[in-house]
Amino acid sequence: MQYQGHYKNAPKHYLAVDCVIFGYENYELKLLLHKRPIQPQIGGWSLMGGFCGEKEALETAANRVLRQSTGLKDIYLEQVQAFSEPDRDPAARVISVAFYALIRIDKHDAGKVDEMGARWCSLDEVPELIFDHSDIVEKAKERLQMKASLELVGKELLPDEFTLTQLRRLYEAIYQRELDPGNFRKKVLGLNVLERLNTKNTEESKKGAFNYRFRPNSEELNGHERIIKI
Amino acid sequence: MQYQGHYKNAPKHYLAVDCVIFGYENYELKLLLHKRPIQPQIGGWSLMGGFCGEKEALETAANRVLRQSTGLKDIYLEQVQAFSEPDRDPAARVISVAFYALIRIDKHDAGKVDEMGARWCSLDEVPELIFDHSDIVEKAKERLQMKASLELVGKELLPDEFTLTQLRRLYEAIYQRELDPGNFRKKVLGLNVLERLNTKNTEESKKGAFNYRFRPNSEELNGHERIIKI
DNA sequence: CCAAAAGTGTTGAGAGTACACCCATGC
DNA sequence: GCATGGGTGTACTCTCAACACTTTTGG
Repeated sequence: MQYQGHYKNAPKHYLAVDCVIFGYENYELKLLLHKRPIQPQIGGWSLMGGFCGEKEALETAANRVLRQSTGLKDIYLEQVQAFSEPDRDPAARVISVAFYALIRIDKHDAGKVDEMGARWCSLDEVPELIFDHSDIVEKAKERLQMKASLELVGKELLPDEFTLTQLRRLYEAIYQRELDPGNFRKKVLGLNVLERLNTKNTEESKKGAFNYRFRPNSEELNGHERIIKI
Repeated sequence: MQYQGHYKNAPKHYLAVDCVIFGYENYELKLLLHKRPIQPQIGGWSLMGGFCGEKEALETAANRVLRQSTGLKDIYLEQVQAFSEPDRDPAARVISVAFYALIRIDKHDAGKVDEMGARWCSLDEVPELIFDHSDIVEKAKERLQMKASLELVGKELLPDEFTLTQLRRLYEAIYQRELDPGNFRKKVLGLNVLERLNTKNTEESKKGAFNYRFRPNSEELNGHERIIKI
């Protein structure tokens, strides 16, 4: 710390992370929200968040928040951006760095969620959120759409085995529009990252649909192929 | 500030902005760098940066840094992301939020640049940078490529009037590969955001090429059309 | 049998690519 | 004349979107 003197006139700031936690259930994309337990705006719907520790990377802080609220480790996390309007939090000047996370709802710890007073909300009916959290959700959604258009998402949101219809419904939830079943199937299989299993899922159709899984060591897509035109 | 008590146990952090300033000159994309005037790593090549003020939005801080180093106001700026590895700056724990800026080199204040000990470096031959600034440049470049593929950039980097060849060369510099002149021309004109002027530029060819400019109030592209497949 | 999802095939429109080709002009 | 960039046209390929059609099976 021998040089810190050069910085000592610089102001210091509260620094928080806010996590937009996406999950997929019942053909819907959902968001994990909770009622803010502290002032200001106590009781208002809020993203999961927390302060960044003294010597903690923001990514680490976001992972900590996720573990606390879902019990999960090793979650897929991506930084969205920093939100720094001076008055975004009326109580104090807090800069927040937003992340989005993709969660398998079937795997998460429902107990932890209850304990935090949290709830999964359908993305179509997100309640009014505190501060600028609605803006944060909007940006996170854009980023997720961008990611899903550049590579096949699903590993993080679906069970290990899934049908192509389930995958298509996930994409329909992400883009909030319908996709042609036949064309989606051809496009996705052409990417060569899925592997058909010999088992069938008969829960969602009479005929039964083959299960697929992500090929274990597929070297992902070549470059920047688009899955879905957006 | 009546609620600030809830936050008082949270640590406070130094918060900086670092600007990746892109300019275009002599068929090359360039970066404005300077020799760091303070310890640590005094004299090392560095991005333009500064601390975020007490009540200042990060975007405002970045604009301030830009004005100080180029004399320009109202610059195109986009946030890249926050960099927060605890040891990224060996002197103190500083979180940095990176921005990239697009500058018209012909318009900027060369005097200010000199005064700051700054230099325009070709993007192909960026020297070794301090801290994690090379990572920051890499991310900024990706973001610029993404932006340029989604909408026609140039307003921010080229003179008011320019030829299609100049625009193509800019894109070649951004993507670091050659583009077919005929195809580029057709694609770009099809976007309907350029307006042909009656003047010609004869400096770069014997025949002379028509000047174009961005149509004053064109409502940009429809959705997410791709200019260049990347 | 019927409805509904699974899965395959066909077709046409449009975009991207790789060129060939003429034009204008400074040297 | 010829090299160079400006500018246009063409032809092939590929992808995407729309939709027809067959399969399977529970009710």
